[in-house]
Amino acid sequence: MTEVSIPTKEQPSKEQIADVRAFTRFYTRQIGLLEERLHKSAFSLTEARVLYELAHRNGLTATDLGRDLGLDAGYLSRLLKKFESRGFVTRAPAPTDARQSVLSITDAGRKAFEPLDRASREEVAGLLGRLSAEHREAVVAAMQRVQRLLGQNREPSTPYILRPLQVGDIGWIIHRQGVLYAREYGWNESYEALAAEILAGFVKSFDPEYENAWIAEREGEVVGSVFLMRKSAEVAKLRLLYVEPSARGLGIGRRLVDECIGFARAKGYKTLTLWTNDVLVSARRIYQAAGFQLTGEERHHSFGKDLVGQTWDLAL
Amino acid sequence: MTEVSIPTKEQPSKEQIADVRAFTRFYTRQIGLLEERLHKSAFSLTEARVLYELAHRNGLTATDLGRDLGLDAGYLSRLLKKFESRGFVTRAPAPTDARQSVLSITDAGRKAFEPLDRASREEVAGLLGRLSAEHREAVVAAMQRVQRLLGQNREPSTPYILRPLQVGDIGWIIHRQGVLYAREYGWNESYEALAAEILAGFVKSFDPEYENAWIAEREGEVVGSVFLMRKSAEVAKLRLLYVEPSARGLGIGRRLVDECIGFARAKGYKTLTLWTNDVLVSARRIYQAAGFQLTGEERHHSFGKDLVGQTWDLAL
DNA sequence: CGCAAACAGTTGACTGAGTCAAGTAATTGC
DNA sequence: GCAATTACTTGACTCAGTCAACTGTTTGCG
Repeated sequence: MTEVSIPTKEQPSKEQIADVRAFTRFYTRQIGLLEERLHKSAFSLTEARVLYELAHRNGLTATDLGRDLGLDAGYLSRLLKKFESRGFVTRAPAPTDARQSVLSITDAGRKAFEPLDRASREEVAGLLGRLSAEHREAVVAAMQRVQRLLGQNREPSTPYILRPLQVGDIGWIIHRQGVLYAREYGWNESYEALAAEILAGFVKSFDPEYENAWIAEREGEVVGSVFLMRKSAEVAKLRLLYVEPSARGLGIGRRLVDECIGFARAKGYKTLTLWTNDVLVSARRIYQAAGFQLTGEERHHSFGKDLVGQTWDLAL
Repeated sequence: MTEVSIPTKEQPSKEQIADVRAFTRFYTRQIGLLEERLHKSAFSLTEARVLYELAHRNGLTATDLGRDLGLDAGYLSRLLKKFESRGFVTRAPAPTDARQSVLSITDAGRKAFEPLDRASREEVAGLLGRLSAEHREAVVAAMQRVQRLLGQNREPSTPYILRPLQVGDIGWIIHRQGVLYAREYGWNESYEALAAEILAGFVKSFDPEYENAWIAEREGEVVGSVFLMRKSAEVAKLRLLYVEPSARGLGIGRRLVDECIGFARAKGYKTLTLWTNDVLVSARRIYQAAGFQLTGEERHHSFGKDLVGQTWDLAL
């Protein structure tokens, strides 16, 4: 939550680089500690890594292994030969390419790997066991975050899911909108307060028959949301549409608006209305594309800025 | 934000262990990639680590280095001898223990290390440079989180600081309280809505002359908060006291209440009042210790539970 | 098609990072 | 005051990992 003094758009800051290096040093040591016990076993660290991959993935070739683990081809070749001679691994000619063989681990290989695998699990369990349940959860979540952000598998298999509101969501959305609009448009804390007021009212008077909320979640994180509220029997209001900057470009905003429109139609509303500000350009594009018409504009001073408020309506 | 299906209080779950191991494998590879270029330099990885430590810390002995980097004493001894013969390092007899020497890096050592250091920085800059500014910030924050939680330096130098309200705080506090009380006491989303309503009102009608908020922050994270609101010229109300489970036991709750009391006295209030529920045991202890008296109790059904509300007053 | 370039994997020849055990001198603990 | 421990050194070794040269196969392109 610390705000960087000089927001660097393009280049990583010195502090960020230093922090990452500090983490790398730290984790290098951590890995060293975790492996200390293991390298007394029958397998070297690299052998263990290779066995692990073979045990957990199918249809691997030597090239795959070398690429994914960063190993020298020659070294790997010998290593596999040793495994084959001990009966831990078998090679089958690859159907498509006669140069390659498909590797698979044998039962004997799994059996030989098991103690090592268990030792590794115990080692990690010991590390985590020292922490409270709270901290343990937090560590795992943070690791996943690092891995996901740094990982090359940039596109998750499911780009996002929509789900109903849960406890914790409205606070999170208030927080993120507050921070985001402060950063992007310089709005002050009164916007955050407005979001809090709207959402408090939404939950308090929530009518599941005529109202709804959609939360976009991506890999366990909230990345967008929208709320549909009943204004009258004929008019529904779309409120607080937002998409995380990191999740933009996936069509989440459009999808959220479409869900609102579909729900409003199904519930028999005649009009879907919304209020926004002209500075929110990307949101406006979504509204326009969805068929909303601008029906009113007015200048106002809110959130510490001079703004132009806009009302958009969609006939359902 | 994913809720664990079966909350394990004592032992790390299989999933957590698997996740940590996955991360370790991932980062092992990552470190390998970062070092690929470096090991073409004049120094081995271990030599670089030793030089790094020497360049950034003072008064190190060989034992310190061996312990912190996990190196064999014999290997380290030879390594230092080599550095000494090249004029990168000097040894001075340790004042307290004639067996030890205090190591220090020379200017020549720094100079020899510099290209390596720069290459490492560039490598990391390259890694981070592929990310958007958003993602970059998130990665660094998550790494720091892992390091802090896993690091042995359990106690930060400043256990916590108090600061005024910032944009983003109220949403964050609503979120955390919602999640926390749902988890600990099974309260439903209406508590979160109540918190949102209270805080929206606080910000909207905030009178800095007679009202205040204190946020407890620890290593850049919000770990507690309290709000003081004006009820009348003579009565102030303390609201929404909370401390993160991970930061309990540091006296943060007590400190927040004390700040409220001091502020209320300074502003000439005659009474400080608050409303709580009897299930919030640790909060009650703080109020009692601070001299609050229980002045009323009533049963109510709120937040999906049968509760006993309590009013506590303190004469100022 | 045909041929050069690239690729998958193998093998030989190294090297140097890291280990292990035994030893010295100083310090600590009882 | 003496045994146990600690800080460091040294000798002897090994094995993980590198590099380059080679075989057979596939790909790309005129």
